Amino acid sequence: MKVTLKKIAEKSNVSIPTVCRILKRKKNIYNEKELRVIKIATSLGYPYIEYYNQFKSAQKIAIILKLGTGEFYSSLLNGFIEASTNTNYQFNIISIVKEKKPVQKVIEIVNQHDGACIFLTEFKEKEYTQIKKNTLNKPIISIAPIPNPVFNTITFDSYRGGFLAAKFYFENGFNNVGLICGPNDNTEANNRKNGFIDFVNSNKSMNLSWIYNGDYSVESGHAAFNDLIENKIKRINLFSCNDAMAIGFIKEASEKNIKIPKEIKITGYDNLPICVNMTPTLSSIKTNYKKLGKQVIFTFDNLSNKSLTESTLSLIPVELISRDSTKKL
Amino acid sequence: MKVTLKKIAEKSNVSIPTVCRILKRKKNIYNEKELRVIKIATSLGYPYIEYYNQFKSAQKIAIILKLGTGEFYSSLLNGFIEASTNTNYQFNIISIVKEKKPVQKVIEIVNQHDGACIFLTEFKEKEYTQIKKNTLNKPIISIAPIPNPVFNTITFDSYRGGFLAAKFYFENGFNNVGLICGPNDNTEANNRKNGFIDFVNSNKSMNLSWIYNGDYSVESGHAAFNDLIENKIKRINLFSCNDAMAIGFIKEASEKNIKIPKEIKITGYDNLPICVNMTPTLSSIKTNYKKLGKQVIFTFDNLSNKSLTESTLSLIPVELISRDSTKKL
DNA sequence: AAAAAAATGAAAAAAAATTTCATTATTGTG
DNA sequence: CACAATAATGAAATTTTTTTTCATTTTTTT
Repeated sequence: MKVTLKKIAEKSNVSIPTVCRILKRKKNIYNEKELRVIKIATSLGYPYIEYYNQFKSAQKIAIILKLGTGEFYSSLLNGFIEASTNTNYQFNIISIVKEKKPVQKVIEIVNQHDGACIFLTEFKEKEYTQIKKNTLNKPIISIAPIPNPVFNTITFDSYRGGFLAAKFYFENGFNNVGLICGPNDNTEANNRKNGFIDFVNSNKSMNLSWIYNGDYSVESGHAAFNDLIENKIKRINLFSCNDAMAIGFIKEASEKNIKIPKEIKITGYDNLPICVNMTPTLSSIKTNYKKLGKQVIFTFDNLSNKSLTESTLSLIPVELISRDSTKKL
Repeated sequence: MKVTLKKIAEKSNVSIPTVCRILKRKKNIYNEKELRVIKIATSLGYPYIEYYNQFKSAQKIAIILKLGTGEFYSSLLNGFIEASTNTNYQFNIISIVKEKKPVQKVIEIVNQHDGACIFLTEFKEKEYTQIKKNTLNKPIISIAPIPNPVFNTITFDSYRGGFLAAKFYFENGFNNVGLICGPNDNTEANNRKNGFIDFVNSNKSMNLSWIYNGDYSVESGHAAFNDLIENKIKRINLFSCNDAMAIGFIKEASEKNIKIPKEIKITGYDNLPICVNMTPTLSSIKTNYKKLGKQVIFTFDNLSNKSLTESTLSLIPVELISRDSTKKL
């Protein structure tokens, strides 16, 4: 049922014209009666209330992801928030976990914002297409890569990250290498892996002697170490597809008294703040989330100006930060 | 200027009755023309569009905080998100940093949500009062303690946390203790400190021989260690008011070859996931954020049912998780 | 206490939304 | 392909809602 001035007037014990005047007049200071009427109008859901216009400002963009524990999420979100300061955009972070109808939920969220930035690695072309169809013309950017992007996608050049890790080992003469992969249905994790493998395969002097299929968790880092030991592999230079697995690996190695970087070298991926607070400090591929956020904002600006129909894929460069865990001894 | 059906009709090249019918009829499937009209109506800001009603569901609660890097924020937010699954609440996380008018911004955010949960340690009574005045009757909960709460406040029993840390040292005969404090304008950090100090002072056998004023950062953990060494203090049992400072302390100690827990024992606060992945594993005060989130949701339920005017203070219990960093050798 | 200013609500006017109904377009059926 | 049935459309009429006018009451100022 539509909310009318009549209903508000009845509830607030003033006449309709008075309600009308209170709701449509812009003022700096509202007295008690005015606030009471505004309150009633708000609670009933009346849409034309000038009072709230004084608050309307920034473009509200939803960042939709599946939040977890660990530094990764803080770093990601913090980069975005930093990128949004002093811009006309306000990021609202919304996590969807264990949602029965995640696609429906995303559609709902997008429709309640001015745009959205989606980071849901389990979504594929089908889900994105459904979202596109049901969200009218809201600007949407994905920051999780999929093989055939439906939306503009801005993500890190993961392939280059893996490539750089392998290149570093090659240039330092660490030719016997190994790999701890992430979840194999995760496009980004696969890109990291492929960059590493492709570099190794293109250099005859290098030798990929061990691969472990992890799942990005610290625990799979423990398991990776134990698998390595079971296979009696001693001197190897590893690329872990994220920092969490590298942290798990190092923890387990330190307990079993295997020296890093003396016996095993390892490079992580994400360059989490903890990298510099570990012993040894962890070499890692640095992904600058503020840069990513800035690019996202830049793209939003362009999307709202023109209506681009093609979904481009932008890759933000990454860099290798070399620390003690890959030190030449 | 108010948006009318007439304007929408003009823009979309159909008659007013057609626009009326498209916007007010609830349907499961919308054809292309209908979506075009809805799109135009949306972009103009017309308020009565049935299409969007299919998406309206959960209560939207803003979690307003000052996001930073580090595991603490992921753990906090993740606990809240977990607590909200399968409830009628959807948490939108909004970070305000470097905002010129933070109070005004908070008011704006609160007015665009169905309620808010504020975690801004720099806000005091004055700021909260201003927010209360300008946000009509939206339910608001604070999760940052201040001496004289304006809103319902739900927070961890920080005093008890510090108390438990001291009690643990006492019960294990570790009577020479020291303290690394957090920012001294932060009520929660002060509570942690006071709990520790009060227990120590009430036990004649205990001796508080060193206090360092940190600021919750990893770097101040480094500085704390160096201060301890400068003061030539050797065997001491420390309580760090958060994990980050303890992590910094341990990193510095490991570089300077001071053995933990042999020479120095240390307890952190927050029980971040990294605690179990460090060497040595870090003893810490566990704060269960899911529990906190559940209590917040419970309070929202009560706030919307009755209109409580008093602002109660609920303290969620904490517990000490003892690990290698305080092991008896 | 009187004058000026502001606020109020009944009634009128204007504007906007909705329904009616005749016409047109589309779909289904033999 | 013709023809009936159904659905969609917009002009006009009707209803509903909002806004303005204006006389009266209340509040503020002097």
